[in-house]
Amino acid sequence: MTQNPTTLRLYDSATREVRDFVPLEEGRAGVYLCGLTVQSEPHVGHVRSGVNFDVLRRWLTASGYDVTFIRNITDIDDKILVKSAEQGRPWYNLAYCMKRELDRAYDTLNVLPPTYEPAATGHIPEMIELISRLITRGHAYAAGDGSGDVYFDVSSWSPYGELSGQRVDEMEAAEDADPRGKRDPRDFALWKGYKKETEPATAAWPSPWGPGRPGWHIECSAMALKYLGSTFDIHGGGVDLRFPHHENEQAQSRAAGFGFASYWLHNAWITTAGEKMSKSLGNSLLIPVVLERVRAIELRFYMIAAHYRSHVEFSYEALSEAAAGFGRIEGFLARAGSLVGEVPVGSWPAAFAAAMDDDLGTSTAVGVLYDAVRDGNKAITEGAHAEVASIAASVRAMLDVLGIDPLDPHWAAASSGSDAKLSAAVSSLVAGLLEERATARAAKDFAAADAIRDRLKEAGIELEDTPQGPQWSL
RNA sequence: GGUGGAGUGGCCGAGAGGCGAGGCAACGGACUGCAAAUCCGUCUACACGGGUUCAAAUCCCGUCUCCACCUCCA
Repeated sequence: MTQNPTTLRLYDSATREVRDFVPLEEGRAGVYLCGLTVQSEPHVGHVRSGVNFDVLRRWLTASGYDVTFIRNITDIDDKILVKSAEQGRPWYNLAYCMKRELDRAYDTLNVLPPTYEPAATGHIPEMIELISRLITRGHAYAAGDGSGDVYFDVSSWSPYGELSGQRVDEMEAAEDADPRGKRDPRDFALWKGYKKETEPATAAWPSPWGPGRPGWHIECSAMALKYLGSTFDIHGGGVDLRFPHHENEQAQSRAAGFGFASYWLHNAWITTAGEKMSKSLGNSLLIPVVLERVRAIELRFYMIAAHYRSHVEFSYEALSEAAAGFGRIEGFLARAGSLVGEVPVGSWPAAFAAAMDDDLGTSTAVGVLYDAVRDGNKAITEGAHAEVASIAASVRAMLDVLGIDPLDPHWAAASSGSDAKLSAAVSSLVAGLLEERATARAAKDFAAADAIRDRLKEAGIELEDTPQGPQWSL
């Protein structure tokens, strides 16, 4: 409890404690996030880390850091090869198509593009160099069985297990796993020799150990080191990656003589029916399917309302509640806008910064946001224009950091855009009906007035009578 | 077996020794022709059993339940 309350504190999975964030270089932050293996369409669970780390990135930027944010794409692996073979298309075709789906999902959810988005297949030389370095240093060996595989020698690296808290001798060895050319079952593949009977020739690259392809773990090490340097600030990913993926990444990177990541951040899962999504049917939770039920901004709000380290049990009920809650915020901004005109992005309150600095306490931050909305709504009823303008600007600042400002061009474009003609037509029709209703109300013919309101409601248009006259929304 | 985490009001979800986070829903009130929206109020919760303390949802011991990882799953 002696931490400086004005600086960012993050929970570091490696040390299992909340620590002050001290960047290697003043004013700069390097972040590497393990992206996805592009082997299937993304579901809600897949994009959580993208959204969570997008918030980290935005908060670092908002706090004045010059952020280099790397999120990789694993575009070659066993599953991609198996699935593409089943589907009768080249592996790179599947990978590319799924990568585009993923891009679309990220963009839909307003996840900013990373500074660089390296693909594994574009960095084979860097991986080969790293593997060679490990062999030279005595931490890796080419298998003696002629397979062309190269393995990391876990026994040669005594800190192995330090990241995940695993004790090497307590680990449960995979029962029926094929040890292949491993000296120890815990050794992991750095390079996988080409299997010409089962794999396409396009999935093999030349190397000093014969044709083959990289192992999963070495990809991230090579790309992180290339774009962020031998030592960098933050490495992130889902909790499942902590072991073995991140443990292995750290082991091989440090065994190669690099400092690697200073902080390890892991986001928790979104599950369905108590199960991880990849195990369950999953199809119902693909991003486009979910977006038939709620808007993307509401889905993002739902993911942000829970802390990134809290496990979330996905349900449409909870999602609708979140959407309803978000409507309150949007309603305030809309009313504030019609009262005081265009609202700029202002500055966030200290309580918001304190919440965000405390290991990205987005839940608490959302609480601060709602406090502001309530005060803002009060100011609206009191007609306190200056106060409304100031609170609305502050609300926008908070929403902006969270990536859910409905007035941001990103979201505004999604809701209006090409439908401009249509909405102009609708608005003229509604205006006509509102005029009729106003006449009826003036004549105290409330039955007729209510009939018009009901008809509009059936058409999906909600009416609100405000001191400034009736307002309608879809 | 090992490692990490969780159990909070009708629901979602923060907090982590002492001033009732917040949201959704419900109910009451104000406002409204009636609504809607908004504001005010009500609903005083922390898996269970012990313990420490002036004070425990929060710390300690024990129990139960659940989840993740130890298989190239975010």
